[in-house]
Amino acid sequence: MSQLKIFNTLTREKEIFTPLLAGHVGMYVCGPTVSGESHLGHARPYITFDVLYRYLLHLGYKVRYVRNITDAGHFEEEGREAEDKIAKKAVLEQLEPMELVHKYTSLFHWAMQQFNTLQPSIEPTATGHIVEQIGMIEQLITAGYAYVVNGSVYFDVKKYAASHDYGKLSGRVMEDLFEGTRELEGQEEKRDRADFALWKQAAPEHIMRWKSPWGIGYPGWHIECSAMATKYLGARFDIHGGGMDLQFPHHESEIAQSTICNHESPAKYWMHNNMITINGRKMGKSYNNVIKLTELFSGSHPILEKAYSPMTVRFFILQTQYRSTLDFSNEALQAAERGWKRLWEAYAWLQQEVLQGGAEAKDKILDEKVNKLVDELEDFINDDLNTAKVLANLFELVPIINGIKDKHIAADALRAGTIDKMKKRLKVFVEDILGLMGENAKENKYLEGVMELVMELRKDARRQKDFATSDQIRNKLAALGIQLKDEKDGGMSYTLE
RNA sequence: GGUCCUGUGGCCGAGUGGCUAGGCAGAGCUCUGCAAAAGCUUCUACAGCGGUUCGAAUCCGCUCGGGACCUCCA
Repeated sequence: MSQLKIFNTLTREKEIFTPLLAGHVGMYVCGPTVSGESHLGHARPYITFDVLYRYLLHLGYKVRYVRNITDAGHFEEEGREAEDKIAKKAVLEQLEPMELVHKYTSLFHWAMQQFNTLQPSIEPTATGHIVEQIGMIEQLITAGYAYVVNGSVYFDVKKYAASHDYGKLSGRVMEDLFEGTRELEGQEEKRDRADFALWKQAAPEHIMRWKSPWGIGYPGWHIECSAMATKYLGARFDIHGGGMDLQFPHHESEIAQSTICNHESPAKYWMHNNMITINGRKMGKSYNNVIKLTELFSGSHPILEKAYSPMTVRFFILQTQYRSTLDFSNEALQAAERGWKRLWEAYAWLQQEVLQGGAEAKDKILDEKVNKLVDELEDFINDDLNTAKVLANLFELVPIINGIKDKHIAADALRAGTIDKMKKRLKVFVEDILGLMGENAKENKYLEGVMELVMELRKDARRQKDFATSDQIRNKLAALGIQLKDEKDGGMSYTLE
C-alpha cells in the first residue's frame, strides 16, 4: 500500500505526508476576494483542495479545513493613493461595501455548491478578525519587525531577511528585491521597497475603516491569513494551499509575519495549484479574459460556444494534475463533456446493477487487469493527487463495464470478489474522493414517472412496428433535450442534455 | 532585465531511461427498423540540433517557441 505524497513548494519535492498531530490535519487555503464574481480560475484551487480534503477525510483523518473570505479591501496598487478595492467599486455601484461583499459571497457559495465541493470547517472573514489582525501587528512592532509611519504600519523585510530566509518559498533572491531599479511613486513611507504594509491609514473617502492604535485605517494585504490561520489552526499546522500566483509576495509575507509572531514557520507543507489559461494566457482581471462561473454555466460569455455544466468543469479540471497549467478551449471542454458522460453512465450502471460474478474468474487475464486497474487508483491519488491518472484508469474500466452490460463479457468472467471490489472502490473514488456526481440525480420524481410512461408507449409502438410513432416520440423528446437510447434487450434509457 | 516553469499525435492531456497512458475528434466494422449509445479495430507523437548511455519523450548543453512571478490576482 502506498502512502500519500504531496509536492511541497518549500522543498520542491514530493514528500510523504505525515500530520503534525497523529490523526488530525490542519489545512488552510486562501479563499476568494469577494469584491467581484468568481471566475473559472477560482474553480481550480477550490476543486483541487476539495479533492485533497475529501481524500484526507477518506483516509480517516479529522480535518479542520479553513478557507477565508477576503472581504476587506487591499491596495489596488501599492504606492499609489490607498484605494480600497471594495470601497472603490462600492462607490461606482452605489452599494454598501457589506452589501457588495454579501452578494458575491453568496454567489461564490452557490458556485461551490454547484461544483459539489464540501464546505470548509471554518470560513472566517477578514472583517470579522480585525481585532486579531491588530493584535498580530502589535506583536510585530514589539518584536521590532514593524514600524509605524503616519498612521500606517510596515513590515521590515530587510531586518527579517537578515536572520530568516525571506524568499525561500518563492525562490526569490533578496538582492533583487532590495535593489529596485527605481523607487515607485508614493513609497517614501517605506524604509525599503521590499517592505509591505500591515496596516494602512485610511484616506477620508475610504469607506472601510477601523480604529487602531495607529489611527483610523484598514488591514494590509497579507496579515489576515496569518491572523486567521494562527487563530484556528495554531502556530504550526499541516497544509497551506493556494494558487501559484499567491506564492509571492502573499505567502512569502505570510510566512515572515507568522514566523516572527509564533516563533515557527506556519505550515509544514505548502501546496500551489497552477493556473488555468485561455488560449495560452493566464486568466486574470488584468488580461481582460475572465470567464465568470455564472457565464460558464449559462454559456453567456462570447468565448463560449455553449454552456458547460458544473460537473463537466469539475471533470475537466481533474483531468489534469493540479500542478500543470490547464488550457481552456471549447474543444477541450466539449471533449471533457463527452468523456464525463460516458464515464458516468458506465459507472452509474455498474452501481445499480447486481452482477453474478464467478467463484473463479473464467477470464483470468481480464480479472487480473481489473484488479490492477482498481488497485492502482490508490497509488495514483497518493502520488501528489494525480487525478489525471486516476481518471485514465477509470476510463480503462469503462469498456469492461460496458462489455458486461452489452453481454460481450460474461459477468462470471470476473470473480465475484473482483466485481464487488471494483464496485466499491469506484464509488469511493468517483463520488467520495473526486467528488463527481450524476447530473440527472437531481431531477424530480414526476419527470421520472412521466419518462417511464413515455418509454412504455414507445416500446409498445416498436413492438407493433409502428415506427412513425416511435420516431415521433424520440424526435420530440430529443428536441427537448432528452435523448432516448434503445438497448439490446429491448430496454430503454434516457439521458438529459 | 531578474528568477523560474514549459514545448508530447488533429485537440486536451499522463508519463519513475528500456515495455500500448487516457480522453475527445477522424476512419473502418459489429449491433440496430432507423438512429443514438455501446463494443471492436485503426491512425499514433514526443520543438530543433548536439551530447551522455547498450538504450532517452524522460538526463546534460545549445537554439527556437510558449508561459508564470517580480504589481492586484486562484
